[in-house]
Amino acid sequence: MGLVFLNTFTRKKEAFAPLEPGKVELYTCGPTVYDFPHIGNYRTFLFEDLLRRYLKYKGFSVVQVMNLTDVDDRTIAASRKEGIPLSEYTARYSKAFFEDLKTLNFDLAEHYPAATEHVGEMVEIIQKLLKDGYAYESGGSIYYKISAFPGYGTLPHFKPDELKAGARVAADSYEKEEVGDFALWKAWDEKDGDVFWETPLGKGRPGWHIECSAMSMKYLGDRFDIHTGGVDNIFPHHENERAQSDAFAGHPVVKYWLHSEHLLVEGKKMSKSLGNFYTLRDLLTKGFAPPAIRYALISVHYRLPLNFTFEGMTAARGALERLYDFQRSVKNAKEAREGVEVGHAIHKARETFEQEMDDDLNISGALAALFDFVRETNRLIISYGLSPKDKEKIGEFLCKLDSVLGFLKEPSVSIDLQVEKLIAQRNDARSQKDFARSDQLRLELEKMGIILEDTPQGTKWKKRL
RNA sequence: GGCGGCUUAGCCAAGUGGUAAGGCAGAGGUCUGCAAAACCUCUAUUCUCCGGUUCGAAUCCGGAAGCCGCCUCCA
Repeated sequence: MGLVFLNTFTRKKEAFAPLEPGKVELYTCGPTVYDFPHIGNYRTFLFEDLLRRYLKYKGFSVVQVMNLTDVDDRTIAASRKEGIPLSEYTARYSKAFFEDLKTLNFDLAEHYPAATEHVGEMVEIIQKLLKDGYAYESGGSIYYKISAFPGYGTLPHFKPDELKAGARVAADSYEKEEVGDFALWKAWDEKDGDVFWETPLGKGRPGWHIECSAMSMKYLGDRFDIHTGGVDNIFPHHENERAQSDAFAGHPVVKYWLHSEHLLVEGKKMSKSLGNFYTLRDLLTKGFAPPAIRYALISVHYRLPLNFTFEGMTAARGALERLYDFQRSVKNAKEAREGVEVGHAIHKARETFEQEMDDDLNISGALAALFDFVRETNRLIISYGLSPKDKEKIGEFLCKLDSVLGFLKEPSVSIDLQVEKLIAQRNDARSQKDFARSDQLRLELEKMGIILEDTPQGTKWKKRL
């Protein structure tokens, strides 16, 4: 069985076959750079990172585009409130975003286009939509006419007339022919301040959805393989984007739609008013290590709501410590003659890992394969030790898995002189069998986050994650 | 009101007809000066509940309850 994804468009698991063999074109909806992204954003971005990494693991060459939304109601309002230019405002949060990507060990996408740099492309699409009868002008703005697009509502599984019964109705609906119609181009108004473009469409700014149509087609062409985002984007954003792109191209543009579920915090939707709203930086401040955060956000299947809790963070930390301890055990294992067992264990683990990941990125099964491998290998280490060749094979295997997981490399830590001295003092105390003193020093170090292990090869230390 | 999803041990979670993976936490043991790590053993006769289909169901069907999401700019 090969790679299978659940396609939101069909609601079915489908065998993955890229348009061009060996190559995958991937469009992933990126952040609106108006604030520090929260861990829910990163849950989705990490799902996309896992997807990208696994596609590469499978041997595909991947071209990924992640857009940066740097003009919309929120960015305009926030920059005006601060009294600084929009570009200066969004640059601040773009920078923070890329810092976070580095912190969480993202495998970077090929393109991170910004909306404000693609207004020309957006205008071109809108002009064609106008010409082809998919759009109309009203009050200086331009709207997409959803009734002109057959199959509108297929992605979110709505019928257009069901939208009218919806609870919320846009405030400016009087300008539109139908409530479901949405803005492609927004005429300038006072609230926009100095944020506008003078274009053949008039003075104004683009609507939200059009940027993704423009940037996806610019970098990936008018047919590409996978489009992803959070479930909240299914409607309206992705459906509207689909309506625009497909009408423009004259055929379906996206082959597979994948959506990740949201993250909850302590069982509740994350919100600033509930005080359960966390950015990546908040978690770092609380002392959680980046790989543990990555583990926690990636280890629940992307189509399941992830209930983020501090208990869960602690569990993630524990699991990772086991993986790091294992790698140390491998390194320090006593020398043994080469056997076939390690080869078998690796083979089995790899098969299971791939089989699980092939099934719509079943990360739980894939991680179980890894942990089974850890236990099996630990047994071998206890009974026999490892040959240098086996150590090498294990290292290569873990490295291969880490090209997908991205959290297996323990962050390098250095200890300061004081800690080094305490460890030396404790060793002295131990060699003189002054165990009271030795235990006291060990406790002291533990409070500093340094864990000691007395092994036949001497005392080893590690830093708590 | 409409549409959709979820409910498996203290917590997270895999498992889509054949008798409950894995992780964290916990208990006991081996090892250790004591620990830590590791290993071994144990921790759900049972999968929200009630019916049904079947030789057999966590898995399929029907019903109920609870939680959650979307229904026009929130990943």
